[in-house]
Amino acid sequence: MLNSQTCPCDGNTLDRHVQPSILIALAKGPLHGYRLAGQLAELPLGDGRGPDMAGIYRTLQWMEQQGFVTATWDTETHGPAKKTYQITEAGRQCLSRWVKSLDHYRRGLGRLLREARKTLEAD
Amino acid sequence: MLNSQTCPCDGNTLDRHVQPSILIALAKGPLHGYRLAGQLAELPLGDGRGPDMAGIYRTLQWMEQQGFVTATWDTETHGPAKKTYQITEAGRQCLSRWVKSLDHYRRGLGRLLREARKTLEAD
DNA sequence: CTCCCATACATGACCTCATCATATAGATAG
DNA sequence: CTATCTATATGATGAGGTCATGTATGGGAG
Repeated sequence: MLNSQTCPCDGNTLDRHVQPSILIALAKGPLHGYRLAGQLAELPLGDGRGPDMAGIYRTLQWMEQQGFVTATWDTETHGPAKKTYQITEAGRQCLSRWVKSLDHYRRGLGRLLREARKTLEAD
Repeated sequence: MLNSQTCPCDGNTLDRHVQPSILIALAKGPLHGYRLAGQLAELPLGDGRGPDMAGIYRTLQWMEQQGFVTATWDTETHGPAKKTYQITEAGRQCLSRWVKSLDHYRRGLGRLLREARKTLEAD
């Protein structure tokens, strides 16, 4: 927001919520990072573009540390080595906390929007 | 997310959207920063606590630069000097763009949440 | 009278989340 | 041979936000 010509009101700085998105994708089945990126692009958030690879890989590493996912190297299948991630029980619990938090947040956003529309109409 | 014991899934890192909140508050009438902070605490987002003063003052300065608000010093009324902000037409337009962006974002969140609940229930 | 506290504005340091740029390397098509 | 897709990874940077601290006014308690 410091030097920007573009105002954040255009929505391009709104969070993509990489972490919960990854957890959702992994809750459906094991995946490696690159494929996961493809899945995330099709998820509702992120306007078809999906979060950056850098963020995905770093988040996966962090989630592995936290015990939310486990990783195994797949050198069998053709192509470069793939690191396949699988969600754990702790990961599922984390996801269900995310659902609570995001739902609460979304309700707040809804109330904020009603407030905004009300004040905008009153002119 | 680097060293944290607390997982962001608890929701304490979700944006408070300082900028649109300020615009909403100012759309109702002129205010100075300190009073504004009080208003923001009562707005839906921010779980009663409201955004930090530092963020508010800096955002106000930035919005003045952008022409979304105008400021006048009030040294008449008792107490320390107050900088009173008033929303401009450009500010109202910015707010209405925020409404569009946030609404879009909120819909995305809704779809994401449905997706998450579906995958969580399917176990 | 002095000290504390509420009011009021402001800035430096820092954290989190995300993206951009770049590096590596295996496999495959032209 | 080289361009491209697949696949993982890291350094630099930016945006948005909080914490800590510094300034100053003015009223009330002791």
